[in-house]
Amino acid sequence: MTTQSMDSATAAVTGGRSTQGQCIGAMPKVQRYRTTPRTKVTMLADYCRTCVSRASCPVALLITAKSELSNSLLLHSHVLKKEDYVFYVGDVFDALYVVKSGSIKTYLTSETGDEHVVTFYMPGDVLGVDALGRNVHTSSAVAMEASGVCRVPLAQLEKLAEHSLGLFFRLVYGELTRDQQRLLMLIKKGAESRLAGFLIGLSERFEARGYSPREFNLSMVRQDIGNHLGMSVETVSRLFTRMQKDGLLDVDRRHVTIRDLDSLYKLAGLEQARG
Amino acid sequence: MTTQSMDSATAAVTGGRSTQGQCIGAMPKVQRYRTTPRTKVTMLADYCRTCVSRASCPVALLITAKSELSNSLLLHSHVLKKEDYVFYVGDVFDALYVVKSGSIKTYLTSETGDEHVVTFYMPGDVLGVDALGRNVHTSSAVAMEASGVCRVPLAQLEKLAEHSLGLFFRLVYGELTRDQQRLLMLIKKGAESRLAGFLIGLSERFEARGYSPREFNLSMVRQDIGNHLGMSVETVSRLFTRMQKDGLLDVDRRHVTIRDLDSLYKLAGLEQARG
DNA sequence: CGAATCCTTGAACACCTTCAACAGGGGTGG
DNA sequence: CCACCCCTGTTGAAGGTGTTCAAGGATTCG
Repeated sequence: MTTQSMDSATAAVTGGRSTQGQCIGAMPKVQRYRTTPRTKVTMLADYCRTCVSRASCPVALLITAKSELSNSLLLHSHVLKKEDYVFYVGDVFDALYVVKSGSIKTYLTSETGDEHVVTFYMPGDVLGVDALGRNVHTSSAVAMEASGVCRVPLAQLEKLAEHSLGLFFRLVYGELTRDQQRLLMLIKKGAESRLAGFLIGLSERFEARGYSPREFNLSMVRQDIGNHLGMSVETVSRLFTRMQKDGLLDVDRRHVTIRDLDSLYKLAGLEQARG
Repeated sequence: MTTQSMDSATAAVTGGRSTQGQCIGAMPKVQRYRTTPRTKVTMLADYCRTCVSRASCPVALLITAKSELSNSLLLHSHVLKKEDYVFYVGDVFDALYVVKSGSIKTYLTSETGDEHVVTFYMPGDVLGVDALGRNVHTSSAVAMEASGVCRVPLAQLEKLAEHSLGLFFRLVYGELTRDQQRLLMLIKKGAESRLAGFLIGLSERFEARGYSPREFNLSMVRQDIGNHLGMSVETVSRLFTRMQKDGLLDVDRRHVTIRDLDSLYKLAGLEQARG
């Protein structure tokens, strides 16, 4: 198992159909920034414990650990087409979502209208944490490819909270730490280090999910990478070319093969966790 | 009341003495990045409800609202000299701290040793939230001037959590949102917009605390501003000069007088909240 | 096959950094 | 009290990094 993308898992939950640009969450309550059509997507009854990404999903782990939860909690899967929205900024918060397959990105929309890609979510990641403190989402979440998510409604969430308050703190804390680390990186490092750090982050997340840390497919376009890392598409492209020249990695469109992980870590100014 | 700094409030809690470079928190458990001497600082028994910054302190507000809490919770004030630490990165988490007077900064230390100033805390702000999800602090907190903080130990914290879980989410969420907003700003805007945004942020926070939003003293040096905003000291200095030339504000060392708040908002690419 | 999107590459330019020098203030010690 | 020193802040000049503008190639999809 060397080459793979998260796409492979998608087939497992595909079964319902949905049309382009749909949204799972509640209907809009405040100003919209996007005008993608929104309707309810097909729902697929499913227990969380059948989740393919269970091993790296904190919610699934908690449910599995507590037998009283695993029998009482009925969660539903949703099938998303590319470009479908999970929620929009301003939506009332009524559920968290666990990514089961595919990949989701969230972005902020500033007052001046420009967007910033905040996070890329992989299977096992929990989506919607941004709204925990208030009751509206502060970011929008959209599928970058055909994806599946598992909806954890507010009511079920409260059931979970009774059993493990720490879960929520870990979730929110995880986002907080990640943001702060990225902030540090964006401020202190040059573009090449930032891209190297980004690739390493992906690599480690793939590895944590049982995939190869050295060969994977990017689920996002150059535009999103640049936006996320605060650089232009052209710079992303040039850096990939330079890194390839330097023998750090091979890039063919979305397909990345890391040749020299050590140097990549060094370039990012990070320490390698592995022995 | 036009000109003031947070210093004025400091006198209210000064009464104990402490020597340079002390730290309130627990003794170090992991690697230290700083070698400032650490001993317990003088403690000043005090009820939170006597806090000068109570109006803008979520903890104080909660305690005041719940009569059963206001009688059972005994919190202690700590007096910090300039450069005293509240906690170090790696310290075990055993309390949150509410800033009562003065000003505190927190910074991250990266693997390569360089530091990044994450947040400047004013009276009423809650410190130490970074450790809520784990049990160690991920940042260090140091007083930028003589300051007073109110310690809220873990045990008391749990008492508070029973009454209002939302409090914690608001706290953590606040940090999350602020970080994300700053991230967006750092990535999308140029240096001048970033500095303008920073000043507006300060202005709004001063105003929320009953001080003039147009005239205040910076509690941090240029170095810290630059570090926080991801630019060099020289750039900060040059931008202040330029803004002064453009009639946006007057700067005399730490003293800032905003002349044209509207233009400053425009420069930052923000919308003015006021009518 | 054409259209649209994505990606790459080149050249000029803008922004910010770095290096260097200096001015002013505040604190300390003689 | 004054001289000194260190820290903070300012300003100038040169240089680098990344952006913008422009054009062309590659891939996908209807």
